Amino acid sequence: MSQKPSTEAPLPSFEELREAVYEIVAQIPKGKVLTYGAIALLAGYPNHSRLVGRIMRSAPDGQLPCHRVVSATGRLAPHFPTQASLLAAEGVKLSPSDKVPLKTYLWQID
DNA sequence: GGGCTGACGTGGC
DNA sequence: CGCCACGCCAGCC
Repeated sequence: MSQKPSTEAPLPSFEELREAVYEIVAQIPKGKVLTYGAIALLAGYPNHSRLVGRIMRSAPDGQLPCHRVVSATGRLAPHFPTQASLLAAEGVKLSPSDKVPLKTYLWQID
């Protein structure tokens, strides 16, 4: 009782989100990319793209293809100069403005 | 405990 | 197409 019947969604803890993000990012096919917002949504955290970004910043690079994660505008992550190289190695060509053409490389789940 | 920061997203100009 | 303002939330000083 006393449980207010509000529309609050039972969002998992930040730790749960971290694991969910790792799972999702690890499933991104080579040559494709995903946006922070999309990952947050798939993880069950709508509109929490920033949290995903914070997690990626602390994410273990080398085991996780974090270079396949870009912003909704196709912008690459700051302080991550090797991201462009890693993407290029997978066949992802950037726009003249250093942005990823999501129209072509965004991972669309079949 | 309070305020600023930041691997974001969207809308407006 | 680019820049700015607002909303969002956890982490850091």
